[in-house]
Amino acid sequence: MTELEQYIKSYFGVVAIDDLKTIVSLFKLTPIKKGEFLLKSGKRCDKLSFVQSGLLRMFISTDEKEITQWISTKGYFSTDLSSFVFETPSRWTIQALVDTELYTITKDDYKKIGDLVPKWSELEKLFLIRCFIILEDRIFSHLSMTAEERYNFFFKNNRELFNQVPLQFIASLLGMTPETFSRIRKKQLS
Amino acid sequence: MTELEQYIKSYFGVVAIDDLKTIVSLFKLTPIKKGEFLLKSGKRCDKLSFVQSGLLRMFISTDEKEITQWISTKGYFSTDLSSFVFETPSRWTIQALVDTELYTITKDDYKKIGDLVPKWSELEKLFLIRCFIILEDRIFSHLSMTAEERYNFFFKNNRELFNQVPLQFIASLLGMTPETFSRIRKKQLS
DNA sequence: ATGATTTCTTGATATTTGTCAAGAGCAAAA
DNA sequence: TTTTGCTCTTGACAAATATCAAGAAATCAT
Repeated sequence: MTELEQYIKSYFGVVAIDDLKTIVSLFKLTPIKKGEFLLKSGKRCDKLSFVQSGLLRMFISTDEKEITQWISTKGYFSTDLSSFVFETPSRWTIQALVDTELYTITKDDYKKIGDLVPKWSELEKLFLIRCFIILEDRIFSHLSMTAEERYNFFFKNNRELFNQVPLQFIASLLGMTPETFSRIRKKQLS
Repeated sequence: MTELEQYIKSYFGVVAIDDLKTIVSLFKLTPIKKGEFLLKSGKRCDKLSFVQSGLLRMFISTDEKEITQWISTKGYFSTDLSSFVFETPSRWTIQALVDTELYTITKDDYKKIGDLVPKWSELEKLFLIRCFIILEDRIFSHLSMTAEERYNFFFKNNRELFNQVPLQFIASLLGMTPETFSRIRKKQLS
């Protein structure tokens, strides 16, 4: 059983085998190499990907700086939601940080799921709410915490990422420079 | 036609009159006075409200500080989504900043809409995506902007709030102290 | 209208974080 | 293996923001 199947099962509880097979059959296993781009900003994002294994980084890059907005790990979806849904140019760039395996669905196939699986909208809604809550927490962390507090919280809950993701990207994700990040780390290790 | 009807119409485009009436009939007009609490943290949030007129502030208050997480203006919904959906204790407190009129629906009635209006899940999804994008933007603003830049952007896009909302709440919403907020304002006016 | 309370502004100072620069360490390419 | 390029750390200094305090202004309660 794949991560995708487990993910869907975890939301539906006991899920009809047929429905599960139907949903999963519309996702295609897609390997991408470290450094490869899943999406470039300005392009239409016409697919939704689920990380079976590996890491994806979602970021914006301008002349002066690069901002890491999100890092998708195993078990997370990755897309530019606004572009995917409203068919606008994508704002984000998505790149693999390591060799990565995705389950990817096109927008056309995505639209079919609702017709094939009656409970699909329920899964969709729960998925969006889950994302919403994560984002809400992140905003709250910026409103209420110092950089060091955010580091501590993130380290406590994502320890394994520190060996897998370049530290500068974690720093950016938490809203600080790599220098500040290093200083905080040094403080914590002493 | 109420704000709620206009809101729903703006998502469905041309909407079946019957469907619109059905949805709207499940929302009850609810006035609340300035200072009144719509929701207290720790309680179950069992309703979803739409702001017909007025202002609601969503915040967390602890011994040391109070963090304003969101301010719902006319045309926005207000709820603790996690509590509403998963029936957990609410994290946020929601209070009226001025006399406010809401269209409020209970969770039980909310569940009925999907059975009565076939396209409801589509509206629901678009609503969630709209919120998602707003949240994404807010996170990005914290990762990539200074407090002053956030102030400028917010002022440009929400000018009318500056006469309606206590400035300390806007400061908190943007992630800065009232002192910093005042200093930035002074700078902008000269 | 008056008094009490709260909000907002401002100054002084402290703290946090960013910028710039350079060196050490690590990873990738040849 | 060596060379090149990139990442991370560290120091010095600058800038942004928070904290503390007090006064002015605005709002609320009577």
